[in-house]
Amino acid sequence: MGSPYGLELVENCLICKLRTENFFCGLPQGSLEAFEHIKFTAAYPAGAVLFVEGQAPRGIYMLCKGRIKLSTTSSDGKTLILKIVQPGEVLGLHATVSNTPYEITAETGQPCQLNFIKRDDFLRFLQTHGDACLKAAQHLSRDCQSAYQQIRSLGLSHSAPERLARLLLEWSNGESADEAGMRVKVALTHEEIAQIIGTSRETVTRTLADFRKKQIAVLKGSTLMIRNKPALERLVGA
Amino acid sequence: MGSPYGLELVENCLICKLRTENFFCGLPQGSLEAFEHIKFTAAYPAGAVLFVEGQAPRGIYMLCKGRIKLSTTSSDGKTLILKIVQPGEVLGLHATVSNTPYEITAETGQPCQLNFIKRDDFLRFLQTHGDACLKAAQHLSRDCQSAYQQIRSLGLSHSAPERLARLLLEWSNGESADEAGMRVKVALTHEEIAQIIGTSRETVTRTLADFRKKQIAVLKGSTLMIRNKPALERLVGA
DNA sequence: GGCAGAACGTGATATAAGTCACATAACGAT
DNA sequence: ATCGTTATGTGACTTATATCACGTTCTGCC
Repeated sequence: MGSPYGLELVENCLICKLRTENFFCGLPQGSLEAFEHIKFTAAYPAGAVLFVEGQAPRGIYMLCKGRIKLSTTSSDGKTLILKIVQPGEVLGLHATVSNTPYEITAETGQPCQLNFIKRDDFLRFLQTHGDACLKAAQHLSRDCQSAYQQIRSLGLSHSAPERLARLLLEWSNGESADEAGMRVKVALTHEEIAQIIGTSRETVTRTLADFRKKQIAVLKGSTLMIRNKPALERLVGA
Repeated sequence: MGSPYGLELVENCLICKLRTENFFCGLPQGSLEAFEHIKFTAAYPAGAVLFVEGQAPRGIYMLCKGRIKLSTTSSDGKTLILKIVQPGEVLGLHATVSNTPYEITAETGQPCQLNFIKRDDFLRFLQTHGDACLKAAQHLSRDCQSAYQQIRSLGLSHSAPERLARLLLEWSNGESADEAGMRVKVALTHEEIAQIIGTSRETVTRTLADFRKKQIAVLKGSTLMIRNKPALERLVGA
């Protein structure tokens, strides 16, 4: 077997090194074996579209490696990014569980390894494995939470700088700081940031320039340096 | 036993007439009996607060009768309404399942009958009753969906009239029309509508006045008359 | 190394809608 | 009926930010 798109595929979940407790596939032995039997492993290149909003759900995808962008688009072409999916997370869970069309679009941002499970197989799996079902519920509740967070950001904030500050803080969450500030890797363009906080690309550029001038935060290439976290916190009104 | 707050309490889920298939408690006999054993039934007056954002989850509430307003408030006092909960729905499910603080506030809008289940009891119940766990997952996925819908409304629409039109259409969804248009009952003030679509009270008043003038829709008291649905659909860009 | 295509930076302008400030209307209790 | 309270209606003003338009810089690719 080759290594498609520069990825070394891990075919067997039972011996997979990528897994951690937080992964959806972080299941006890018995359930994991059942999972292993119904899943299909595949690799995708950057820019691949896994599913599009409006499609009937075929099943769920579990992200082993890579990043995936979840978005939704209005009839006039404006796009809003809902979330950047990290390894260990599941895509298409709500659509599959409730058998309603995917309401979001999933697109790989870089080469990814994924496990796919067909809807029928997955539902049977949940029915027969209580621990997996509970895990699915936890997963869904995390999705809800991040959705609520975004609703708060979009609905309750008064300005674009406030929303941007909130996003930067969210990113910096859990990162360590040195004397110069905290460093976070972000591989997003201003355009994409704008689509996350629901504003225009120009506003993001201008606001970032403002943050830089005020020594609050600097986004250079794909590294974000947060120099003055308290200032950001004041901006979000915390 | 009396009838607190003008409600006739139904104590026994097994013979409850309020239940339907879609209710969370619409469970097969075996699971329903287990549910019956761990639940506490209670009545609340209008305006009661069941839980507040930030509190540690005590457990879940199932709404039997009445309406409950879910909202979140920013540090400067601005409020956003996430949803009006209908009978049969469960509150506090994400917080309970993932053991994170409630991120929203729940307040009764009228006298309500609720079932409460303690967190421990509920988790045990889910673990031992696969069908209930799946139902919980479906419930959570519905919550996600409505959250995504609200994100779309807040993030992708260009104007307040557009968001209001979207909300009116959502309300009118599934109602029947006569020659004068469709009639929908809504028990919300302009202020509350503003808090749903994330705008100011004045803007709602002005926009509704505009809709009235253009013969698109009229909100009089608690009855909404939709006179020109296609016009609303044009406004949301459908 | 040079070129195309993205991504970023920045000014000028228009406008939707927030905010303040009141007037009027509806409603509920005594 | 009368009052207090809450809801609705409307004008005037201000401002954040979307939008357009363009120049500049970066980045991958032949």
